[in-house]
Amino acid sequence: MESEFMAKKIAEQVKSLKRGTAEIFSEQELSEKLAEAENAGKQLRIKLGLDPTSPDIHLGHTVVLRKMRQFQNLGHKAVLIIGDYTARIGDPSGQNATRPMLTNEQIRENAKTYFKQAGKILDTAEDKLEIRYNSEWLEKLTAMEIIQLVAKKTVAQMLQRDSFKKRLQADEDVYMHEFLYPLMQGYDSVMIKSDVELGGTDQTFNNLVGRDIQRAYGQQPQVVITMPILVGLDGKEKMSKSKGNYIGVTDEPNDMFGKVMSISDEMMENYFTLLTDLPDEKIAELVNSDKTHPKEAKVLLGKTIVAQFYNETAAQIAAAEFEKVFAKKQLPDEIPEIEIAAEPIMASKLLVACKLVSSGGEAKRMIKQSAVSIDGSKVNDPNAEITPTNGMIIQVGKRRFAKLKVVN
RNA sequence: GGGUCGGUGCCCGAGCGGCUAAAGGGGAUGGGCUGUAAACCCAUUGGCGUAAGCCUACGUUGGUUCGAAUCCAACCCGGCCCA
Repeated sequence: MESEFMAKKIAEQVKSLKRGTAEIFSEQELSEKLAEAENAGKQLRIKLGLDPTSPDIHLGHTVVLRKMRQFQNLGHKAVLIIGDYTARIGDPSGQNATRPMLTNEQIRENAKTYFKQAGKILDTAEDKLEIRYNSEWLEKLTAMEIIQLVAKKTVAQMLQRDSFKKRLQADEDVYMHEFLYPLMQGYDSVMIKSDVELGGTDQTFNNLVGRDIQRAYGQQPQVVITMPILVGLDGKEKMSKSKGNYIGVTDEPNDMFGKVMSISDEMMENYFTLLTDLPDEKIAELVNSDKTHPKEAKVLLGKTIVAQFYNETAAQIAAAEFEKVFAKKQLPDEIPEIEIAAEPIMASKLLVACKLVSSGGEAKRMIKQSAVSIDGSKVNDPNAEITPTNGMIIQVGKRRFAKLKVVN
């Protein structure tokens, strides 16, 4: 009777952990590990490797972090590994390599920022979170030990990796040391006795190598769970800071909400699945335009996401503000105030002074395209003399505002 | 090491002595339509200047020319072929 109850419980856990994942290697092993932990009253150790070169996290990173949180909620332990040592090698998955070398302080600094932001998603309780730097063990390896590690895999096995294969076929360089990267990550798994490793689908190869390495060192191989890569705001490329198509976890609520509203309808399902906890059936209803108006669904998506990083109230306010400014075309509640002298000033220069545009040329262009209004009326002459008054509102396009404050 | 082709604006890519701030496309931005969706249409897309105009820009540095992204030399970087 009791074991039947257990089986059911584990099946439920697997089902919920499976939600949103790309692949699990393997589901069978996962349920075994879960059952074992349950029986022994032990925590599973869930590994996540971090790249300490970019501390700011965006919603793309949160996909994996959210999965980690799920494990924590089931009582397991998140083990975050800062790849401070591996970062010095250079990551081969970064297509065009050349990552900057970081000093130890920079790495610690970045890690600090990272944890502060990741803490919005992870449970930071001491028994649920462990943080390790991989230099702790990698630094100590002797040449002999490294050779022994490298000897665990064959060249053919390493060439399974897509990015290696493609680059070789394209006659591009593949450096010897790049082979070391997955092996060392695998060694990390051995050192922390990882039970499960999480990662994006771009890490599949590396994480699977971890399984082989663990076996080679006499450990039970970790389960590898990969999460889909979140598409960026442009709907094409993966979300990344450098491409500017991201929503940062530290973005202001209004910004965050607005960015969500700008995604295309087709992307909603993906975002709902990967960024919220709504059940699949509910999501299916939301993205069915016969049942729910797409805008309504998107508003819900925006609110849900904002509420995750701030709170329900902030989400409501952001949504209301959005309606006000974009749907009803009224002024936002908060407009940055710019101090300016009382003398008359040419319209184009005024825009530059308010930092609404980046150059005089752009200012003139905007004015000619009738994108500019002052106190609600369009300005069409870039050379028009404007006499600043207190509280004068300057607007460029739909979303750039400034309020003047006259000073002498 | 030898040969050969190439490095142009945010990206791709044309230009190959003056008419070139540099075709075309992508992207981005603004306007229209709308739900800050998609699709579509129009426009803009180096800086300064009210303007005339000036300055900066075609890998780097020099040179030839009244005049160079365009010709020459050296150098740096990348592709391909041979060794």
